[in-house]
Amino acid sequence: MTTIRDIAQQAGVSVATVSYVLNNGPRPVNVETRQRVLQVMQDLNYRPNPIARRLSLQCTDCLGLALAGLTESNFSNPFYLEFIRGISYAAEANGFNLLLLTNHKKEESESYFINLARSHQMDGLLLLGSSIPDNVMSAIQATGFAQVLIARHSSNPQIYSVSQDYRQGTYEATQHLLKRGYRRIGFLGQSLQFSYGQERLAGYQQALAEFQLPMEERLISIPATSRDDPSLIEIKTLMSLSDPPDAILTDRELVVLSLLRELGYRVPIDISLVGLDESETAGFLEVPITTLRSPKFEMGKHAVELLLQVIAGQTPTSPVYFPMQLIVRDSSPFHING
Amino acid sequence: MTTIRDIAQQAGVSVATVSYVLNNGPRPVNVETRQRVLQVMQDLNYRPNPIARRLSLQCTDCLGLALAGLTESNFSNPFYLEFIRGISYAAEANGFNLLLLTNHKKEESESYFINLARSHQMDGLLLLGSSIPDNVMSAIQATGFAQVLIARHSSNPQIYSVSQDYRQGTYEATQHLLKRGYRRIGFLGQSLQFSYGQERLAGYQQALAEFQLPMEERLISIPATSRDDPSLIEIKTLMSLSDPPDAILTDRELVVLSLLRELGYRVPIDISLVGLDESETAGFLEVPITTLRSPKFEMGKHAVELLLQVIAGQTPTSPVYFPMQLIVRDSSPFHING
DNA sequence: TGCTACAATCTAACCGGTTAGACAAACCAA
DNA sequence: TTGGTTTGTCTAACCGGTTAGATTGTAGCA
Repeated sequence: MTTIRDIAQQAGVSVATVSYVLNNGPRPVNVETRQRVLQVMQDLNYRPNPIARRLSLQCTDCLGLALAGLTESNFSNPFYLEFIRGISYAAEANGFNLLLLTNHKKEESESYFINLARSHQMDGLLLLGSSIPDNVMSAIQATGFAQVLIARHSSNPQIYSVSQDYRQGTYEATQHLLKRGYRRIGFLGQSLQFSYGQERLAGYQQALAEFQLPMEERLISIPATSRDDPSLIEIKTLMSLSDPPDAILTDRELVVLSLLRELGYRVPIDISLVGLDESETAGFLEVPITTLRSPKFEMGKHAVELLLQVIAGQTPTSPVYFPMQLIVRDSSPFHING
Repeated sequence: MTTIRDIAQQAGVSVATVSYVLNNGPRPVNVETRQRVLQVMQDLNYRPNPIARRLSLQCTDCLGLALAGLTESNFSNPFYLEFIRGISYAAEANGFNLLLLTNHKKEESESYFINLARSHQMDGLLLLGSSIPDNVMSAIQATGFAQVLIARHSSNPQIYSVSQDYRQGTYEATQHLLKRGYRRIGFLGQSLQFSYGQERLAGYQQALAEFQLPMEERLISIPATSRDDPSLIEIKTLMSLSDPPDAILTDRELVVLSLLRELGYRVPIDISLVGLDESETAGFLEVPITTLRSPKFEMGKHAVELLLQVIAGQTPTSPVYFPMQLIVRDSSPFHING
């Protein structure tokens, strides 16, 4: 391996000079000397060793991207891919490497992230995926390690986070249905354990309130803990009410669509459907689904920029909300009686 | 930061002894001494610095995961996510970190990977995504750097690769249609530039040959270069033949399905459809699509294990083919006249 | 001419680990 | 008792960069 000392010897200078050439500073180097050193570097096909550099500078040029609660179902969710694309884009643009952190062994998850933060391997941590417990994040925060939570907010307001505006989005989705004449809107939500569950419910409620409608518990189906997919029973219960919903809001549009079909309900003839998180295929379906879209690429980018600010010792504003956009398609036409 | 020297001082031993305790060797340490050292480590909340370790050992414990040709369309393809999951699983299991390498600036792609290989940042490279030119891989190979190509094979047989058996899969998909009575099977393929394009066509041809059927050029639509999505015109051309296909094979099942619908063809009433690469939603559709499935998680795992063998200086067998499985669903019923 | 200021460069320590070689003490066999 | 082996530990060099402080040479100015 060619080292800085080889270069120094070949060029007849000291290692310090070579280093100054490499970094364009912090001391000036004579133009001729610089040329000679550069020439030798090229001749010997020299590549500086980033590991040595990191040890010396005590910085890693690395950001950790943690995908927590990595199960088959939620990792394969293409939901995350656009975030990752934005994150990797911004990391690259800022000269940072991205360390993909996964934790397939669930048992260790408590200490896993705290150990990571202490492991001197990266300058900051991006937390993507919702299942990281708030107390773990608070523990990391307490060590002074830079971290940014993506796609949801923490109950601890000190924790930096970038998320889509679930409340505003769900509000607009609900409003859209109300404006189109729907009055019994079923809500298949996530547990209230995490922020997005609460925010969505709040948006739903806000829109109903504007139309002077009460929240009907029977129309709301929310699991106690984090859910996998809505079940057939859940839908069946909802649809067999004496006055069943005329439209459904759900963040699992594809699953709910297929369950409704299984039960013999046609969308949008028998019931309308609005998604709360656009899946890649929502527009390709036989009945393209009206759904919310969030700027995931931009959010990933922004999260990296936020993290870099935190690493630099600044205190940027947080939490950050990105507005969601309602894409109106065929699954939510004007209500027949509307 | 607590270092090994702090520990040594506190415990009243030398740094060497501390290091031996850390690594359980290579020299024996007295039981009492070990206890004392461990106690001090715990008291001072010591974490060894992996960067220093790497510099000293000249190894990185890092694998690079390169997602090449990173465009919006192909990165968001959930196709890759299961691979990544398998890769990260195996990397974690073997104690390796995963560096996510992306190259958003296309201009640099030529030299980008070669520079990576020389950058001393990782012990090996996993190449996921098809657009890495063969000559770039050969150049990396020439430097002796360990690399494994995933999801396709290279024209250079020396390059290690793990891929699904596109030929066998397409053969079985075609055979399935033939057995069900279809005789005019349209083939919407990829360019022959990369191995999977050729392998799929070979499988298609093999199945036709077994049924004594010729390859009809008019039924085959293959772009000259790597394609985005099949176009409306392509489908229109195919369907307006004097004797149009009664079934279509395609690796872009969702797009083709929606294009067919747009043109007024009902699947499977007017035409049958078989996918060559399962998309996540193939089973959720109104008419669930018969499609090929590949064990992506397993393939990702295997690719890591292969790479680790290469890094260890072994010469494992390659290329590796994983069989594809045909999932028969509703889009390819028995042919009416079959 | 003498003094200061600055540019250019070098020497050597440092980052935090690993480990070969030296050394002392304990143990064992002859 | 002697010589050889084993065990446990220490010293110091090393990995490949960065950089503070010392040193030298030269230009600028009174």
